[in-house]
Amino acid sequence: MTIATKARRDRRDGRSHGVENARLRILDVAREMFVRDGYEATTMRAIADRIEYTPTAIYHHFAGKRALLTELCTSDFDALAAAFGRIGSVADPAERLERIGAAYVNFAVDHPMQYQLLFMTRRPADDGAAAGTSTPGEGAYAIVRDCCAAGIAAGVFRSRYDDAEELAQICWGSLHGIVALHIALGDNDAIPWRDIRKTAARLSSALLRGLRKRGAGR
Amino acid sequence: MTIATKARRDRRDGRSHGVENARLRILDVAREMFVRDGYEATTMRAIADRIEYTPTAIYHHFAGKRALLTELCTSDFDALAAAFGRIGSVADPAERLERIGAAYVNFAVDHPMQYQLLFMTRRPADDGAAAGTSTPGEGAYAIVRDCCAAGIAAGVFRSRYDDAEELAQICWGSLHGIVALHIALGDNDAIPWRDIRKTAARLSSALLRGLRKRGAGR
DNA sequence: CGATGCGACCTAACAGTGTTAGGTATCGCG
DNA sequence: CGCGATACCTAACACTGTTAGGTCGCATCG
Repeated sequence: MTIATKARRDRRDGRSHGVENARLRILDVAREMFVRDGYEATTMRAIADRIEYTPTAIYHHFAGKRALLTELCTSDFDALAAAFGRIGSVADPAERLERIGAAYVNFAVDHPMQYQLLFMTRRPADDGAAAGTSTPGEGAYAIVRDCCAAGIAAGVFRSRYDDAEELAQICWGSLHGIVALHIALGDNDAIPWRDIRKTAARLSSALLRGLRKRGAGR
Repeated sequence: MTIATKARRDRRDGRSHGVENARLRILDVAREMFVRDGYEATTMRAIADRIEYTPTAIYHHFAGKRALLTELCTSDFDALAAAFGRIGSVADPAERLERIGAAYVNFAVDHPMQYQLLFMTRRPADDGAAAGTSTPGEGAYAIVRDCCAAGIAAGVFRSRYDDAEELAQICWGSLHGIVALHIALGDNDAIPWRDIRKTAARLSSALLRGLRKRGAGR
């Protein structure tokens, strides 16, 4: 009896993790391994082994390895949009900015692969498929910029910070740096990394204190 | 006549780019291809083709592909260290921090390829071979951290910012984000990028104002 | 001068990668 | 019962980094 038939019988006998959700099991395993070992380091064969399939079985459910990643990205990206939506309306634009930043960092920590794909890889000129579609990150940028503009209009920032674009790039960039460093160099044990969420929160707080008009805010 | 002997004769006849600098030519080509196509995407065979060698010739000069990357990183890092050394000594640690930041951003702008190689590519985990050797960037991090520690000791920061590591990661991370975004997404025309040096300077200034004790500093 | 050693480079091959072509068993349905 | 579709398999492709072992040319030394 081959390994294949053994696995098949095992699955029929109830050892399978589900009935017809091989697709989902592939995705689950792929996500875990992508995040833990990195995209390049995880092999199709390793994914297949974990679910007791042969590598080619994956190709019956997905176009290829890259398709696994993009499927995971698009599906998980909804989490960022949802998190931004959950912020609701906070009166003070600066405080709203701080909450948006926290949600942004949470997304990056929970979905590092997706974050890397969205914001850390030089976009390789989309294969002409859908050139008009904007990357998900642009929507996030617009939200931050509008929030900055609202803050400028409300007069909560020092007068020298009157450019919403520049302000948005300062806020976005500073938080991006914290999470990007963790994702790129987090394995480097020579640097005693602090908790990323806490570090990001303290950065946000300090930065906003420096941006605010003296005496403004809580 | 085999391809090998042809290439060898060509080199002997003066078509070579140097006499005994095969090592350097390998490094030059590798750096260019790593930066342009990414580390994983460039193959040893492609590097070898560009210098008209066979892939195995590279292994006579370097231990392997990874050794190419680390050698490039350490050599390029000297430029950053030199820039830091040129800062000299400024009395106020916070202001020194600001100047270090400016030098850091200048390095990133002037050497975007090297910057990407050093800080934006997820480095394969060191396999204990030479665990004692520091990876590039650690030296720069140490400089920033020591400067933060000096600032804490001098009492220029708010009392809640008493962790030099955390402070260093805040300062480094925020500036890294600005330049990393430009390098990764600078081509995205949907975002009206502001001048990177100016944006970074204003971020530094705002952040340090938020970190400083009230009334401290200029 | 001839032998020797050695460094630089080569050919051939290894195990492992993503992926594809084509075969086989199983299931639902007529 | 037959039959198509589905789900999965085996075998193989072209590619990757890397290694073992051979070849060539040159400097050195007896």
